[in-house]
Amino acid sequence: MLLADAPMLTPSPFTQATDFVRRLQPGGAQHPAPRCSQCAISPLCNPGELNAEELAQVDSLVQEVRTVQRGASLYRANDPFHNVYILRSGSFKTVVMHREGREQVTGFQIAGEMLGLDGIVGEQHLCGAIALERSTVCVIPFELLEDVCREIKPMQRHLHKVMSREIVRESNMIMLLGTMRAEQRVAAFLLNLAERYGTRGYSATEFNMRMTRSEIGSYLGITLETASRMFSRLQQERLVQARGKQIRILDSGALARL
Amino acid sequence: MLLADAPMLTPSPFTQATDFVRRLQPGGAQHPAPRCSQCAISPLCNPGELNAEELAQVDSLVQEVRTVQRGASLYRANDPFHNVYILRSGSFKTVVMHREGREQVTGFQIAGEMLGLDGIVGEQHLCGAIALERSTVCVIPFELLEDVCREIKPMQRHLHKVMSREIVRESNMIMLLGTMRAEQRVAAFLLNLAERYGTRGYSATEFNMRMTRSEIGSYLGITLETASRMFSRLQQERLVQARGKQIRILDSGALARL
DNA sequence: CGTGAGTTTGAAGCACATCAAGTCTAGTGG
DNA sequence: CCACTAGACTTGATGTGCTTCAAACTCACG
Repeated sequence: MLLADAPMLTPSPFTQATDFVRRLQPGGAQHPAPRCSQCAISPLCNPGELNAEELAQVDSLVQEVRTVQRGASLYRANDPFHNVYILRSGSFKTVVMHREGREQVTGFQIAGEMLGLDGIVGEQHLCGAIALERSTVCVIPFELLEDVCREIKPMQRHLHKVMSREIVRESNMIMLLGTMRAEQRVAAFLLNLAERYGTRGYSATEFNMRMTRSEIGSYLGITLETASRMFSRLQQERLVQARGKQIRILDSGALARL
Repeated sequence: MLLADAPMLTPSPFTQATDFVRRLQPGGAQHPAPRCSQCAISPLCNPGELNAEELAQVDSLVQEVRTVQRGASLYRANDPFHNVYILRSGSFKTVVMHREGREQVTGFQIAGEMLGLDGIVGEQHLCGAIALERSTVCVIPFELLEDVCREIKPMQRHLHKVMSREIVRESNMIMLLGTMRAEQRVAAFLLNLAERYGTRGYSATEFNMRMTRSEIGSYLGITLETASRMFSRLQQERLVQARGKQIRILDSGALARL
């Protein structure tokens, strides 16, 4: 009931993200590639120091914008690797299959983030990417991206930063799983989401998570029940307001200090 | 006592690795850069499909071969990022500092593996790299490496594979920390070490670990006591012989099936 | 307004952490 | 070369945070 009398002041990032693709046909899987220069999330996926000619080259990278329905796979484990993807709108989870069919969530991705980098080494994907809501992605053939990176130095550096960022993100995750207790994990998870929303121009204090408790638990290495209990406890401690998937962060300082 | 009557048949990989650098001056920090084409671990760090001219370019990348004494840092967290390093001989751990000075091990590296990729995004290192024994590394200025990767396509692809491999390694680690019990973690750790030694031409069944139980525990997200107990348990189950840091794998199939 | 997936909450059990000896080992100096 | 010592390792006893199992509740959606 806490959030009922305290309605969301800012629209959820994901609502906005959905608006973003409204012009795209509902069921259509493919669309003509739009210009990066006209794309709202371009600052997130371009180096940002390119001249007109270079920009045109970058535009040519995006062969296709694909819509992925909620629950559908962008790619599956063991699929051959050809493309990387940049998330234009919506959100994904990446999962690996455990023995006995149980799935482990290895990451959540939101607008501006890149998917598919795990496929480069073995020339096939090692995890699957599943849309948490109707989402759109730019499809970028990796060979083409490499060609452009050999031509345009800032683009090369940019790709390396994206890959390095992924390495850093994962080592933070290793840190979290190796050293934190359940309550700290959930707090860190919320702060991380908040920060990523913040850099995308959404509210960093109020948002609507698209993932279930079970997916959060899997990601954080705890059970869904423990995840749920930690949300309740953080709420009791007045650090967040949580009503299902609606989250409001009340004291990010205290969350970080846990 | 088990290993007393069953002496190591193959020399430990680390012993060999030490022999490898015997020609280098003991205390000397720097040496003239040797040719990659004459380096024993070249197949591990080169694409392997280069002509003579390209090989010369690759040779020019290695500005220096540095010796790092046991316990010394190759780089520390927050150091500015300029170089990546390829481990010629010896072994390292990468660590991040927890709050209150406790350190968390995020990885172990052996010959042929690359260090320092975490520094690209923020232009400074986020973890520290500490030698577990006297080790030698090739120092490669990252800007130079990027230049060469814009010139030589196979080299570019190779770098991307190295980075992707690091991403995959870390997601496997996330999987391990998120889903496995202590005994499985230790088993997976041993199998992983064994496989890496195997691809380097060392015995994949007998080796000498350079890391302490405390470092292993930190890496695997368990205490040193639990790590020790799991080594004992695996020994009781006749899956390994473990006497301190000497390890012999008796039943890798059963270890994988845990 | 019923249905089922998602969520919350409680009770009991267990795997691992913590605390505490005691033993072993490698490196050091006599 | 061997005794000495500090760090590394093993093992036991006890405590606890999380999992597991179970049941009830919520809410979106037909």
